[in-house]
Amino acid sequence: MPGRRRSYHHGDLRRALLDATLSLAAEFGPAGVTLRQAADRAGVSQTAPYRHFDDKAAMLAAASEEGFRLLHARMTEAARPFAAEPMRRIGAWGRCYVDFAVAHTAHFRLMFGQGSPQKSATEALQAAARDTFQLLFQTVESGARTARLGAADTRELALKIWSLAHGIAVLAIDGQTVFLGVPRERAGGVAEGAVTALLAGYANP
Amino acid sequence: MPGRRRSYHHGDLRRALLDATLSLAAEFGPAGVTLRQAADRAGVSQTAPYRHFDDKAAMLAAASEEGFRLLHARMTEAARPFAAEPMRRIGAWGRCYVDFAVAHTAHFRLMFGQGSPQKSATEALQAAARDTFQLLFQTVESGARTARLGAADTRELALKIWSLAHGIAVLAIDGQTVFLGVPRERAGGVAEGAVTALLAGYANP
DNA sequence: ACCTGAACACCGTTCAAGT
DNA sequence: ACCTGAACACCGTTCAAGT
Repeated sequence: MPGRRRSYHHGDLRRALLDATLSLAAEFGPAGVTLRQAADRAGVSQTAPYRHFDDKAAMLAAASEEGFRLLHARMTEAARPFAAEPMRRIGAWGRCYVDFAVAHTAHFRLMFGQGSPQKSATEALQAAARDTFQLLFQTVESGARTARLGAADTRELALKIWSLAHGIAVLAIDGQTVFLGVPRERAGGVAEGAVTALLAGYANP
Repeated sequence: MPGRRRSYHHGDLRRALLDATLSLAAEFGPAGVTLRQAADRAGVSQTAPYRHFDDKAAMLAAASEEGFRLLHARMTEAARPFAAEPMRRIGAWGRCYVDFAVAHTAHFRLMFGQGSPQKSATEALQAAARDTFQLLFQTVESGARTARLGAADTRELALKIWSLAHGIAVLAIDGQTVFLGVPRERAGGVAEGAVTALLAGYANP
């Protein structure tokens, strides 16, 4: 009776390893993710992961990539209702970005917390990150055009908006906004307000 | 002839260990800092650091604390010329923050890159971080008062400004602003412009 | 006081071997 | 194809010992 017996093969070890990576990152931070412990949680030996990932860095990169694809999907959803209102669309995107960081902290940390020399960035990871940012860039560009914003350089404006949302996200998940009276759950709303204000600062009166 | 001979004691091992921590962080990122390698670079045995720090986390915390004190000093300097111009003072502070991150990347990474459970945060480290943020808060508060900004909550405005500068700093030192046409050296100027625009967005016309 | 050396449990990675 | 087990060099930390 095939399909019932405990197979010699795992089934979807790759998925199980990614799940273990995420849960370890959520518990101990990205630095606490261990190849051996991930394998242990997936119920295989220490060396089994090497069948699915070149090395530890590649496993972390795969989890990051997944995060970027998830964020990309969220951003697409969040922008849909505001196709005709560029300002609100960008504001909604800011809220979406921070909400994602708060809701998927492990993913978010893996995406951005790898330290400086992102030498081990997979091609696939780089592509996923690029896609995500390009979505923002397009949103800002079309928004700026429609709203006739006075910003000289659209790319620079996109960077500023990204930075604002990213900064709030980072500070929120580190709990550093709390003693300023802003709990995690409200961080997304703060981001929306801040992005809107920033855009207003560039809107010619 | 005391003072000339190679002493049994190191002299200032603590300082040497912090320097080694910084140089290792600059080379390999915060995750690449190793107690054993720091000791080796300081020319002592693997266990000598335990005379000066409780554990590895304490050594990293000491380096972080030093970073916060350095940033605090820079911010104080940067604000001085603009005592009478609150807007420009806050803008100068944003530039100063990002310039610090670019110039002292190792310090900056150690200050903010420790992952989520900052369980090992020393009292001294927490105090240094608090002091630094309070300087920002005071600057924003007095600036907002003088300029009669329309922001309802000054603390929230301070958070937004911090986030904006922090976001640009993080993205700049990760090299993620470059393909947007903003090299590291120009990131400080972009931050100043962005902070100014954000404030303008809150200024009632 | 300050530093050393051996020891322990852990880690990433490799390699020959098993099914 | 996919997984195991032993092995190697590295890590943080402890502890008895040296000056």
